[in-house]
Amino acid sequence: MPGPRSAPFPGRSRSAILCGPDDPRHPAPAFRSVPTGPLHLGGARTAMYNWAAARALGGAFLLRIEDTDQARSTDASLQVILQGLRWLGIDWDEGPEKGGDFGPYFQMQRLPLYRQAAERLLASGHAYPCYCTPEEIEAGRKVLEAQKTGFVGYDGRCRELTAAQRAGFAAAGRRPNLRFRMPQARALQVHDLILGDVEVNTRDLDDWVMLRPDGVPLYNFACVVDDIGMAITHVVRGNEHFQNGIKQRLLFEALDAECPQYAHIPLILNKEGKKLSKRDADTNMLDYRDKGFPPEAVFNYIALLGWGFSGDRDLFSRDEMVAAFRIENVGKAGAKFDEEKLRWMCGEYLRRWTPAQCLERARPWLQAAVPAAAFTTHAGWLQNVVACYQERVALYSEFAGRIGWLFGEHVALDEAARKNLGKEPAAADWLRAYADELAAANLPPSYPQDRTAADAAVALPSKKDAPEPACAFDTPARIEARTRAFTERLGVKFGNFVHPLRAALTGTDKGPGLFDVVFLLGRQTCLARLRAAAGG
RNA sequence: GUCCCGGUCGUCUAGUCCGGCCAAGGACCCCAGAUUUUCAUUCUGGUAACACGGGUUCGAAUCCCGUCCGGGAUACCA
Repeated sequence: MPGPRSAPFPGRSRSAILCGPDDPRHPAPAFRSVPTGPLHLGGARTAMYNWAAARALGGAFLLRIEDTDQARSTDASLQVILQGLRWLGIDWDEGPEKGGDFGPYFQMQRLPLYRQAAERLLASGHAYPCYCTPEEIEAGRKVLEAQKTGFVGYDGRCRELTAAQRAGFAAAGRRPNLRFRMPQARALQVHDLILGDVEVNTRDLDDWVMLRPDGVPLYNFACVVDDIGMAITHVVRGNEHFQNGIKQRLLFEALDAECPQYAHIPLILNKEGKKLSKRDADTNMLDYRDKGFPPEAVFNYIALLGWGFSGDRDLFSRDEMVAAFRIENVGKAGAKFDEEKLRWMCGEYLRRWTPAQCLERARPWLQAAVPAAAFTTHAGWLQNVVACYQERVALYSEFAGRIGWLFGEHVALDEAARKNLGKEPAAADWLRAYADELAAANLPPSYPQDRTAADAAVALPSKKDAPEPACAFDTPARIEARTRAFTERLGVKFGNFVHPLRAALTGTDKGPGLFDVVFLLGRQTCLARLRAAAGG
């Protein structure tokens, strides 16, 4: 996707900055990720809004890795973040493992660019060396605090150092940080795509550190140099960066560069209403993947935390979001994460897939309950099994715990099943008779025998008014008709018969329609379980 | 402390810019009922909110002011 985005630093020299109004940039929102931990909910949403903005604008979506916090950045974290984004379906046009014309996309590989910009700022007087030790800075802050003037921060004691004083510090072996010289008490009105017009005053901000003595830049500085270098047009980020945005605007100005459009989105809150942090449980994207959440649902749900497709519709696809997305429509208020609604949404998505699709997606978790060979020898049967549970579970991981009763000759009875068997004194007799009845029927064979013909012909779960499929074996509908006739002959109410029958067959009191159960279990298993329940 | 932002059902939100169509709509949750061989799905109905106080106006959830509450920032983290 080549665009008219022009390189502000052609050939990476620092000679020219070319992103003025006459040089329309290709929309290029960027998600900046810090590889110091997993991709969490908030980060994922921020990435998503950047992504959606880029796609909606027809621009490029960049992924930049801000790894200047060397003590905490790890390659493992980077991999986890990349996987998390991909799992959600958020793909980037430029960035790690992808490249692009505006790289490198790792800040630690861009050190010379920061150095160049720093020299330029030093020469123009927008930056100055600060020789203060952490202790001196802290002491200055304490004084300001005691004065109760309001402002608390760096007191600017190195702001107007003479050349001699600087030489003195240098001679004493002090290595300076580079600070940005903030305009003093300048009122400015800034426009934010989400917050609207906001008035701020630079007197509430201090001279901030841009570059460490070792040449590693700090966030605000690296960010601006890279936004210029990568011709970033839109910055969508968490609201906690709003003040940084002010500092950054001033730096763009000092560098004669055009500032991107900022959109500061509200934070995702935890149950206590506080900023969701990496320390809050269950915020790692890959945990959701591993727990069997459909990524489409997680994507949809996270998007909904602050943005809506329309007033009366909660469910939408990635494509629909891109078509309708406008960053200005993201809300201003923080949103609490609601696991219940996410879960509901998971169920909604899970029910949309065909049984074959669902089986495929659930397979990693199903393997705990289903013999490996069954996936090839009994694909049709497994599809029917999965289909019977699609309306009963919300996560891919939940099938495995429900379908154990389908395997093995016999089944263990849970408490509810025992109760249902014991309620009717004649249950054993009924079941024995019913076993004989089924023996005379034409049930499909039981797993692990080949029953392909049966499963190919009948699609479960059975629906009320569905046409009767052509099948060489008895279908659920025929089994039901036969069973109703049987109970009539026996003189037992159908409603009373059904409970012990289910208990004997499945070992529990929940599950698919009873005759789907009989069909799924097949002849041998049904007979074995009925006779076992009847006491042999 | 100071600066900035926010505040509609328990939760996510529509409506707020351009005041009347809002005795506030949708969704999740919850409750009741229908269907039914269980559970679930589905369907129907229900409970539930404009933070508070002043203005402006014929009329305010919507505009203005104040208060309260909540959050964020105030790093040689991002």
